[in-house]
Amino acid sequence: MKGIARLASELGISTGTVSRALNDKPDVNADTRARVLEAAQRMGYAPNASARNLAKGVTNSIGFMIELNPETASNSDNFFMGVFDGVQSVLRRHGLELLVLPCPTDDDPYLYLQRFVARDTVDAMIISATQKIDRRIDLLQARNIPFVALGRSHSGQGYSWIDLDVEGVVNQSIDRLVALGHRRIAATVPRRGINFADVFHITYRSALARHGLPYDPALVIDTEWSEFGGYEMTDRMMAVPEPPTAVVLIYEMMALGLYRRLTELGIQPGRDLAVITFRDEPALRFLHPTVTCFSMSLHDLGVAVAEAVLTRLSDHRRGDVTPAVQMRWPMVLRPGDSDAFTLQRPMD
Amino acid sequence: MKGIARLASELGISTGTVSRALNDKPDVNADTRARVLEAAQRMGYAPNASARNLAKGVTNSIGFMIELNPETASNSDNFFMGVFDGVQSVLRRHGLELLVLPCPTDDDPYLYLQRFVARDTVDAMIISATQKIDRRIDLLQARNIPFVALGRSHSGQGYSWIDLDVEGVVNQSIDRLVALGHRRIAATVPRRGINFADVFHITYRSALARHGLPYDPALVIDTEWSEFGGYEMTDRMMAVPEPPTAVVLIYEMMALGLYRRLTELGIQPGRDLAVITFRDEPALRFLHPTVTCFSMSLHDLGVAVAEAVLTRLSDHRRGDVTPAVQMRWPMVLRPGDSDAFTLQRPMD
DNA sequence: TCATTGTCCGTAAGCGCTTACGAAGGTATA
DNA sequence: TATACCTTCGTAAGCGCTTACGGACAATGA
Repeated sequence: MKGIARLASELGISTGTVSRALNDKPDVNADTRARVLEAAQRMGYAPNASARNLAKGVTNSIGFMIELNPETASNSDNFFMGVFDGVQSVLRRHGLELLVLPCPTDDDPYLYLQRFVARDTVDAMIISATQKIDRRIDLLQARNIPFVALGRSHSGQGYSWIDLDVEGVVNQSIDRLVALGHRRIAATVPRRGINFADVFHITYRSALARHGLPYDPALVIDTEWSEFGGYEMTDRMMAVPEPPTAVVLIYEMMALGLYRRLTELGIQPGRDLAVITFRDEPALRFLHPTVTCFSMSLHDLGVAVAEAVLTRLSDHRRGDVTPAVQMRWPMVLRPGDSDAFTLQRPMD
Repeated sequence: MKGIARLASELGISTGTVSRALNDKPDVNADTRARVLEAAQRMGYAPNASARNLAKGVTNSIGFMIELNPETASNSDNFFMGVFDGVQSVLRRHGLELLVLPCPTDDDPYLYLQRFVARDTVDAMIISATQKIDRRIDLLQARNIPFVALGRSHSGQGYSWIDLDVEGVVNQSIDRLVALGHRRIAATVPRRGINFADVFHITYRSALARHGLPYDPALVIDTEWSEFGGYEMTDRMMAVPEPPTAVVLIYEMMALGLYRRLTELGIQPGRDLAVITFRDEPALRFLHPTVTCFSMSLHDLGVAVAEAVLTRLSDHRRGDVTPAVQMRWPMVLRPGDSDAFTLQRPMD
């Protein structure tokens, strides 16, 4: 005999009563409940998850799908660790478990996700690294699974998403650089289906237009989403007939490689080329000169995502619908020295 | 009607047959099987995970517990992303799912783990960030759950573990530095219960002794496991009466902060102070001078861990026991320039 | 033709838990 | 004392799936 039945026989009561005691149901004597709890504690009992899920029709867990493939993942890795912590802090208060589902590099994200939702492994999902066309969103909507996307997509509509405020960051970056006198501003825009990169590009273009600056495709650099990408792109970028005096990096760690190559070329970042990166990262605070970037609280972002998914979940259970959460997560400018020196240098 | 029953009635056969067809059991007509598979595909059917788990007594998933708390986590985050990928690549071939369980910063790892194992959420576990005294190991052994630890511990015995070859790395580092003429070699050893740091310290001490060098507690620097830690420690380290000419960093990203502060102090890394870090990291390849460190294949490490846990699991199911896997994962020296300049500088 | 062997499939009993439903007993009300 | 109501608990029917077990039928051998 095992599980709840063992507890029941130990105490000489029925399994139903044990279950009710364990689940804080009202119709159980306070004394009995205490005895059950004590015995459960003593015997190291915990309800079998599968049995409970099957009986209740819920799993009490929500999945968070991430990409292992650096080609499609659009964030450096400890980005998620921070977010997980925020997510957990709210899920825990609701007795929900967080299951992180890492999609392997050589697996199709759509099929990977399908395995979990079709089998009812989770009650709701959080997906990340959204593509411009992302069938996962169609899948989740078709199956009527509550979810929230960490990122936007052209697929589906009316779903909840929270995305970094790409527009805000790019606009602020360009405004700032233009105010410093820059007119030749490069930007890194890796092609790929990542929606994030698309918005980045569009905003870059419109920001230039807003300032009456021409859009020069030669200043739009396509490179790998890594430190090496930053290194590799440098020569190409500086070889443009009329080279840029500033660059906005979509992926922060590119700054490492960029700095390195600039130094090798005798170009000093900050003085000869202004550098702004999209996101903050501890490493960038220790480069010389420190990098101007944008930061945010990963924990708070996680909290917001968790709250959004909880809303979707309870809506789903109650059967009614509140409007989807659709927000751009604000990021605040964190000035470094990588674009400060240029202030003192008259631009022509 | 839902699930398998819906399929069965659609096809006019019994649920038992459907189940057998879906599970590749031998006693089902090839034609029937094909019809079932077709219908399942067409109707988007996938077996309910809870029901299946309950009936079979297995979950077909293994958990990988990681620490979100940077105080106890002994690796940078993208370390795990690489490992996950390796783990998945072997688990998938066995039809097993990987569930990553991130222990929140403010949660007790022991209790967190207990929730999952007591409820039979997973068939086996991989734990990481092992402490010198780690009750999780006692828990898993007491409950007879197959597991492998990514790291060693003083708790328990006879269990499977794979740990980075700390001894090898430290010994090679010291040997190399001594060969370059260094006699004052500092090391970072954050206190805390992390077993990793302990082994690091012990090996450092014995390596010095092997070379007949005195152990000077003033050269054992206690600092935070971060870029900032590297920055913050620098002044203290260089203020020692007879300052070190080399330092071995237990956490690679400390190099960023260290470089920065050294530069501010007018000390040139590589020429005035040799630097070696424990592990590899893309960022370090782009510092100037590039950092000498040790590297390995994270993917292969993941594969090894997965194979070890599979062995434990099948042993557990067959009821017999093969010897535990207990290995130190080899890391290979990746020479940079951070300790090369010193070669050309006569040491006294 | 009868017995034997195989193939294929339906039946039903679980897996461990939850949860209506109703029964038993106690308490309050009149 | 009879009635109504409340508290507490046992009973049993599921949740969706797996899997012994055995039955029906066809194929085979004598």
